[in-house]
This record gives sequence, structure tokens and C-alpha cells, in this order.
Amino acid sequence: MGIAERKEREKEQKRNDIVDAAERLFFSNGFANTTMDEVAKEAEFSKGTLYLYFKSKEDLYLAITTRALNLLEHTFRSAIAKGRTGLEKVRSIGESYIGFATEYPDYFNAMVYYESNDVDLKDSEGNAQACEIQGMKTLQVVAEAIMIGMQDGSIRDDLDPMLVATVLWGNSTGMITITTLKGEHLTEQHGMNIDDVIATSFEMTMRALKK
Amino acid sequence: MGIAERKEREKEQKRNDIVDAAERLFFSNGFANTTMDEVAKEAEFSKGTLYLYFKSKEDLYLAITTRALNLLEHTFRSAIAKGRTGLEKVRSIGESYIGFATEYPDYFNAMVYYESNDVDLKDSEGNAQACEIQGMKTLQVVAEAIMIGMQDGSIRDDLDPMLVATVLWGNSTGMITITTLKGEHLTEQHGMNIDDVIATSFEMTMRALKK
DNA sequence: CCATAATCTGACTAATAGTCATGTAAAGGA
DNA sequence: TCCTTTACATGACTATTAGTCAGATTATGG
Repeated sequence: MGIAERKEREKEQKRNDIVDAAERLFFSNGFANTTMDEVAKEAEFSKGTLYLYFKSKEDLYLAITTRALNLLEHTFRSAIAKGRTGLEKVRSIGESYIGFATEYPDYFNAMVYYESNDVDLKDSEGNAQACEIQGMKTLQVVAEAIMIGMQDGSIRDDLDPMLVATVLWGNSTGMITITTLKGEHLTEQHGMNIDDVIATSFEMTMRALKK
Repeated sequence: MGIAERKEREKEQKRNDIVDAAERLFFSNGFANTTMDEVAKEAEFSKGTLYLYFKSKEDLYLAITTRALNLLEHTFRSAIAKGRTGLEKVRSIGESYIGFATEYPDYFNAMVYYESNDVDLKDSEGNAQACEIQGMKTLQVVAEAIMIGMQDGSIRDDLDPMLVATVLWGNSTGMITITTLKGEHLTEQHGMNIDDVIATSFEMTMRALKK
């Protein structure tokens, strides 16, 4: 019976439409400054319907975050293809992360929100779970590049690849958060050039990983 | 005339009492789950009075964040005294940061909130400004340790100390954020040991800085 | 054509950040 | 001591908004 599948598709389509609408509003006005009534209007549904598809406003935001993490995974997969050695692949991933944060700052902010707030990962219903799974898939790409580098001798092999990947993830997210949110201030008040901060970060990271 | 000064002292005292009360409630119930009415009751003032001392709920939270950054500065100053070489001082600072985040997780979260949210630094009235100044003082301590290391030859001197300090700040904050907020999950779902993540981070950072 | 299930609606509630007109107390001059 | 002015404090009130739910609408399948 094709009806069940068609309904499933339609449901998925509607869900996507809601996320699209939320993305437009959250990204242009900010998450906190957007009301669920506004999202409902933009998505051309009633507010009640939003709550049939998402548990809460935060859950809806996490659906956007899942998209962000998914896009990041694909960005990383493209980046990994570029470098020759494992170390070059890791650098390429790092550069693509900067590019991602520059091109999609709202997606990056959504990821930071997810990582900085005590989102309930135990809630198997909501999108927090989906974020977590997608986040790990993305992290796995980094770990792969590191393993390649350990095998081809470009990266030190006295550390655990997954632990290194986790550290790089935390490090780079923290560093980019500061440069994007406080960057203007660091430049204007303290004469720092953001590109120099980033270059320094790369220089240090390469040295930390090199064999 | 001593009256003006006495009044100033009393005002400062009351302000501190309010911050104390807010700290107790924010830290035991969470920032989002605490109402200003509850803070008012705990501080034994009316709600209106809170708004004579603080512009908004967020402004009150930033007063707590300023305390956190101030305590962190002193923690770093103690740590810097320990190490022999500059590199050892930097490591000591790093270790004290981990200790700080473990001992005062709520202060650490307040700092992450400040760094991860688009807090208006231009607002010269509010506490965001105070946070920024205190944050820079704290960062300056790290930069000092790095300069010492460059002079005594324990740290590579091909990089700018302030840029390195900024990178270390972003890196460590990001790494600790992940281990504290998603640590339980990394352990339970992915078999990672948090202490191993931290040890890996130190190992990498030392290598990144060593001459 | 009807019964059942699935989906949608928007008025409603509860919660709460922030305001403001009205009060009270302290200061200081006469 | 009294009176005026200034400074501080109050809490009822407003505006906003996340989330709910009883009832309406639409689709399905017999």
C-alpha cells in the first residue's frame, strides 16, 4: 500500500518546511527574538501544528543544528579528499571549518548553542539525539584523517586518534567562537588581527600533530 | 563629608548581597529556571529594587561572570608562581584552569555563557564591559607566562605572545566545555575517558609551544 | 456514504521579565 | 525641631510568549 509511504513523505516534507521557516526567522532575527507564532505564520501552519512536529522551541532549533552538523560532515569529507598526507588532510579540515563558520555563521552558532548548553541528550524522542549522532559522524571524519596521518608517518602515533580528534574539535570550536563573537572587539580594542589569531592557531596545531 | 562615602559603601554592599543571592539561586536551579521574583525574595528586596542595581537579568548574570573571571585571574596568578620555566608556568595555568572548572563548574558555565552569546560589549553601562576588562586582565596573565617562556628559551619565540594566549584561551575553554557538558556522554556512549582527553590536550599543547 | 483515524486549529493558560506611580526614609538647611 | 529636597524602595501591573487542548477538519478504507 503506497498511501502510508506517501503520507510519510508528506509528513517529512512538512517537517522540512517548518525547519526552513524557522531557519529563515532564527537566522535573520535571532533565536531568542523569534516567537513560535512567527514561525507558524512563516511556515503557514498553526502554532499547535508546530508542536505536533517538535517538542519545543529548542527541539526545533536542534533540528537546525542537526542540519548544520550534517553539512559540516560533508564539508569535512570534501576537505579530506584534498590533502595528500594525513597531516595535510587535517589542516584541510581545519581550513574548511573556518570557511564553514565564515560562510554559515548561523549554523556555526547553532552548533555552539548545542555544545554550550546543557541539552538533554538522554531524551530519545527529541532532536538532541539526532544532533549527537550527527556530531559523532562528523567527528569520525576527523579521526579518520588522523589515522591516515599516523599510518603515512605525517602525524605522531603516540596518541589515540579519537582522543586527538575530540581535542581538535573542542579547540577549534572554542577558538572560532572567540574570533567570531569577540573578534570585532579583539581587533578594535586590542589591535589583534583575526587572521593572525587563526594563523597562529594553525601553526600551533600543526606542530602539536607533526611526527 | 563622610556620608557620601558611607552611602556608597552601603550601596556596594547591597549590590553584593543581590549578586550573592542570585549566585545561590542561579547555581542551584540554573539561570533559566530562576525568576527575578525568586532572586528578589532571596536577597530580601523587592523586584523593582533589583532593577535599580541591574539593567536586566542578563546583566545580573554578567556580574557573576565578572566575579568568575576575577577569581580565575587570581587562580592563574597563583599557578604562574609555581612553574620554574615559562613553559612549566603555562602548563601550571592550564592545570589550574581544569581545577577551576572542576571546583567551580557554575562559574565556568557563566564564563561560557558570556563567551558563547552575543553579549553587547558596546553597552558601557552594564556589566558586559566589566566582564570584558576582567577577561583581558586574566588573558594578560597567560601572555606574561608565555613571554617569560620565550625569554628563558622554553617556549618557541616565532609567535606573538598575545596571539598565542588568545588561541590557548579559546582552545582550553572549548575543550573544557566539551568535556564538562558532553563528558558523561563521551564516556558512556563512546568509551572515552575524560582524563585521557585532558591528558591528550596537554600533551598536544606542550608540543605546540615547546621550543 | 459512513465510521474511524489522522491531522490541524487558534483561543486559552501560565509564567515571568521589566515598568512605574506611589510610597518611605534620610539629609541638610533654616 | 520642622520642612524641603533628594535618594531609595515597593509591589501591583503590563506585555510578551511558550506550550496546551478541546473541538473542527480532512483523509482513509470499508
